[in-house]
Amino acid sequence: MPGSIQSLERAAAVLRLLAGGERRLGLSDVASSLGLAKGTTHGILRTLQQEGFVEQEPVSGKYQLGAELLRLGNSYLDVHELRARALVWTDDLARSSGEAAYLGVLHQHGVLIVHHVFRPDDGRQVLEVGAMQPLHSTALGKVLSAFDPVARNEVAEGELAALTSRTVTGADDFESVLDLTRARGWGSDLEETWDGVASVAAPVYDRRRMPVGAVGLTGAVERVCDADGIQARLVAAVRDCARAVSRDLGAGRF
Amino acid sequence: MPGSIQSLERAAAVLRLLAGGERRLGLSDVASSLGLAKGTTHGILRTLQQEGFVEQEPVSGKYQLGAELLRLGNSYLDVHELRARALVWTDDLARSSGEAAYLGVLHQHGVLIVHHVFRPDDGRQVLEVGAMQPLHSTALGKVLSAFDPVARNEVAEGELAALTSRTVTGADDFESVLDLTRARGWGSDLEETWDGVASVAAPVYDRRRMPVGAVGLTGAVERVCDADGIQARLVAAVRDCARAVSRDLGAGRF
DNA sequence: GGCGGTTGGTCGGCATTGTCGACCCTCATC
DNA sequence: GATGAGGGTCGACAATGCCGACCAACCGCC
Repeated sequence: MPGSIQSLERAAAVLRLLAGGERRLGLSDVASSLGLAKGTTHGILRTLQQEGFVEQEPVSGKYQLGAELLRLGNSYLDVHELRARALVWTDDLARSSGEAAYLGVLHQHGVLIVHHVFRPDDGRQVLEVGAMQPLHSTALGKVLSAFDPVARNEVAEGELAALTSRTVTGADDFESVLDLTRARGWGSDLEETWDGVASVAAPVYDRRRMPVGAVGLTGAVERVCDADGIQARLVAAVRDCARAVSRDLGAGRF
Repeated sequence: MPGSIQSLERAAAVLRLLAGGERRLGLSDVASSLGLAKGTTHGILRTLQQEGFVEQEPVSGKYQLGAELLRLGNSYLDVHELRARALVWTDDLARSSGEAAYLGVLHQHGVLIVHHVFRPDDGRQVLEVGAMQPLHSTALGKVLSAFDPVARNEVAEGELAALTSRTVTGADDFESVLDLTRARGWGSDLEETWDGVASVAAPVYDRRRMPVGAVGLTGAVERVCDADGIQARLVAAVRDCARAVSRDLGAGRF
């Protein structure tokens, strides 16, 4: 792969830095964090600001991400075929199951949520579209890791952080989890990511039968589980939904 | 303003082009649209792809926006102070009014929706966070135009497109609308943007008493209006909400 | 109130870096 | 199998963006 454009790589690093460091950052912070000269950093920030990717607090001079990113992120969703096809099916899934439904795709070292249907009861819920979830502990992540070789590599290279006391952190144990996931065709997460929260997910395939994402639902363990783990009716609903979306994408019948 | 970084400007233009042209674009399309050499364009696209801002369909070679934009756009929301403060108040607004609540800020030549609370009845609704609305025909836009000089300039430079038969398109007429908005402290939109839809909005101020955004609600004209226009109780609810958010931002009492 | 130590921001010389356009390769189409 | 259109590569050239020294404003501290 021939050389990439240096200034673009640096600009992307700036954006990622601003996205990571929760609060606003000053010019010098950015420059030193990236090991760049102040003048260089300023040029990048100035251009990014002009384009709307970065905003500057007038009073303090600190920088933060800009509104244009939100607009472009939204445009990304508009074009996203998988999401478009899944809209109606995930809606049904949430309605019939009574839980929140999610659609996720592999992105970098995690699962990027591209669609989220609120749990039907109207409690206060925050939209998680655009958020990332870990590959190794969530149902969506396990499904992607089990069926998508790229995700498999990603999770193998990273470390299996213990998020709760039930998170699977051993490499061999995790391998068995993936085998189980592949064998039964769906993945689960029993309080392995958040205490008291369980999730189920199943893979979505495109017209070439390649895994392109996962749909699932997440809810309080008291509602989602019974004595044997995830309730069978929820597993069936999730798998039906995944099949429906896959068929919609042209994967044909199973 | 000293020179900006050329390659960054071009990359931003590429992203905007991909965001605008609904469907995926090929390398040659992008190059010719921007008047760049193919080699140059390819370098930009390659780098953007490497950074996750652009994805390439493996089969056709066409390019589209990438997932990283969604993630960064979400991070933008996390940092957004106005939105954070407004979360709880807009929630109350939607609950008490029974309509969908919106929070918008000025971005380029329009209103960028940074928060959206669904109408409490659980019909199928699409989230509009990240979407843009026109300045001259929506309640949010009119409020921004009336109270924010920058927005005022933006709308004066653009043209007042007729979106419905009731859209105000004359420059003088629109000036009167802004005067009215300023005089009564809130803005409205009676089927000027979408047929059958009305909206109300009021300005939000920061600690220096500068207008930084607008909150409002939108709904079917049959529910939102009575014989005299927007129902007084909804106007009051919106203005209360705007005041509450402003106070939360440190604007002090009115 | 002077004074170091911040901070964001600017400028000009240098060579690195990105640009250009010709060229290649693959895949449909005819 | 010729043809054309599309994505992708390459290498020479010079325009471009990079660096580091330099300002100007601000803050807190003697």
